[in-house]
Amino acid sequence: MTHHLLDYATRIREQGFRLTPQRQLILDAICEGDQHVTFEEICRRVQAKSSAINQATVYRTLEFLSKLHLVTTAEISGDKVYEIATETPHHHLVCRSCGAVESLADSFLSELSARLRQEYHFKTELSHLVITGVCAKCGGDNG
Amino acid sequence: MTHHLLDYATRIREQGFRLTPQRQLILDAICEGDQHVTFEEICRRVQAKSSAINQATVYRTLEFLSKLHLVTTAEISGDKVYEIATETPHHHLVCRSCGAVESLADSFLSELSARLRQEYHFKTELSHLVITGVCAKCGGDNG
DNA sequence: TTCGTTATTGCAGTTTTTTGCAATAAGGTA
DNA sequence: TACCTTATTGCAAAAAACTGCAATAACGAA
Ligand SMILES: [Mn+2]
Ligand SMILES: [Mn+2]
Ligand SMILES: [Zn+2]
Ligand SMILES: [Zn+2]
Repeated sequence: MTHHLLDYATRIREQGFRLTPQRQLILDAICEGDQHVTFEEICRRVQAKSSAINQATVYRTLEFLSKLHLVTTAEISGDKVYEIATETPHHHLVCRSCGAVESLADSFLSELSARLRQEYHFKTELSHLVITGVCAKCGGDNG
Repeated sequence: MTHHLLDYATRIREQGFRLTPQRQLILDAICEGDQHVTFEEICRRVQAKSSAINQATVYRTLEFLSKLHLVTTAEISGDKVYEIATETPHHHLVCRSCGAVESLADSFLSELSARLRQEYHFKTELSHLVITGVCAKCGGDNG
């Protein structure tokens, strides 16, 4: 279990929203997945537990959870994926050649953030950035 | 005119593909737009010149031009936008609060790139990155 | 615990995006 | 120039994503 139901309940309710069984199931479905989960996977998991949840609800819930920053999303090699948002954000290196997805600590972007703040007075909110390129293994060729 | 037809013709043909009137019109449509153009805008412009171009063709062409790196794309505040790819890439700062879109020189990312290459042997191919945050104007509040 | 307000869901479209396939035409070759 | 190969288009149908609205149910207040 990657998420703590109580926290979520609180964070949802203190904004005037409601914690429904559908939302719980969808949160669970995202947690159970291996890091990044697609819409189809979420639907599959949700329906396995409670068959009668409408897809429209899943679409709306994912958008809702994203807006509340309880879930983070990204497009990785053409697929839109979802993931439970953790305390400290992380990012990814994605290889254009072999598709490998590596994680990158948020600290890697702090210099960039600092500079943007200094030079542009722009306060970055970098969460779940996807950086494409060619990984070590795919190295010299194919580039 | 932001693009040079001859260059495009060459770059398309030397990969074994064909330069069709549809592709020319779509390239023109993207050029005529003000930097970032949406799918609807492209369709509107294209159809103004030659009414009978199928939307499926526009979808397929945009994907085609992206793959050839003749066109670059990004999702800015929920809208997918297209733009002619230039010699040197650029990126954007997008304000979550007021929606302002500012351009960012590629050089801002060279330190990050260098570090990823050193520490991960990962060769970044950063083109048209979108960095969200809060702009100078929107500053302290709303954050 | 009961009630009332209103956020949320399910349903049934509607719109957007993708896809298969036959017809067309780009562009290399003779 | 005429012809051939096959990349590309248009069409129609399918799949995916989004919406409006009436019915439902979460949850704070009494
Ligand atoms: Mn992730
Ligand atoms: Mn741009
Ligand atoms: Zn790789
Ligand atoms: Zn702003």
